[in-house]
Amino acid sequence: MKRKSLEGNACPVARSLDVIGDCWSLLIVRSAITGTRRFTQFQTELGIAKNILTIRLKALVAHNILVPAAASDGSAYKEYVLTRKGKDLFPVLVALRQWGEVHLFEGSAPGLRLVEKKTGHLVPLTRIRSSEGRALRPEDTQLMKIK
Amino acid sequence: MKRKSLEGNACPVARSLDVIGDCWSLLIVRSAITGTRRFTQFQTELGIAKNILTIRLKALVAHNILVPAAASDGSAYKEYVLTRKGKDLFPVLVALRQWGEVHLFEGSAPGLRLVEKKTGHLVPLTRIRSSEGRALRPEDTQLMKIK
DNA sequence: CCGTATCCATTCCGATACTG
DNA sequence: CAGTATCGGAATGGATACGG
Repeated sequence: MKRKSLEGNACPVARSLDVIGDCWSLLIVRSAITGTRRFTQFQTELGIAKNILTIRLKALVAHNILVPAAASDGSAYKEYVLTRKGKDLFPVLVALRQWGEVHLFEGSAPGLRLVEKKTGHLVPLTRIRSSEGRALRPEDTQLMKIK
Repeated sequence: MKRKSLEGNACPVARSLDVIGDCWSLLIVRSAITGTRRFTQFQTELGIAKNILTIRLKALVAHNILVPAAASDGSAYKEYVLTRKGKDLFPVLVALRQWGEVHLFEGSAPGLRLVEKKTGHLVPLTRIRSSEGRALRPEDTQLMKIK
């Protein structure tokens, strides 16, 4: 039977996962955020098969996360650049990165760290914080019905 | 051919996606964060098939994101409670929720909003901010090699 | 260099029926 | 209530060959 679409789901989390909930989409966005723009660049960086990459890129373009553009160096090929919607996925990637660094590296440290350009902080990672500056935790929030 | 495992990948984002990069895992964690603990509760809330739920719960337990515990009400059944590792996925869910609310609801507003318990802020959503209090954006950061 | 087209294996997911 | 067992369909992903 057909896989259930979460597109019309009331939960924003479900809808998001419906769009970028597969293995490759977020990794492609991550590469794009760090400057990758060309097909082969994505392909070699991620080690993804070309046909899969084609499909994923098309889906991301269809969802308006990437936009095809003329090559900046004058060559005849396309480039893929992030839209605002695509850039807005950045916090998701930061959150995933943090979680992975804290919980998925037993002993072996990751080779890259994300630092704030402005401050250049040497802290392991820019931390996601609530408006008070404390780390955001489940206990800080509650789910309220609005009307 | 076998799906490529990202388990040993150097990128924390890739490793995270390898663990919780499927459709259901994060939705189960989201339910768990809002208080769901029982098998059938998960099943009816999410509309997931029981066999799939079984598989996903087992995987989450294997990854130490959930832990089986004796039922709190004295009944003979198990409950699934979040570990610290599981709770730490909260920022990921908040980020996904925010992105979904901003970009995936054309006209139709979501029925729930997340507010800070302490302040009870009526703002649309607790926003993810960098340490300066501004919304975190790609331009605020850079990737640095450490050694 | 940038894809597209096939082919194939694996995995995922849903429905249903069944057990204690 | 909490699963397990089985089935089939669909989607995913990889390898490779091919064309602009």
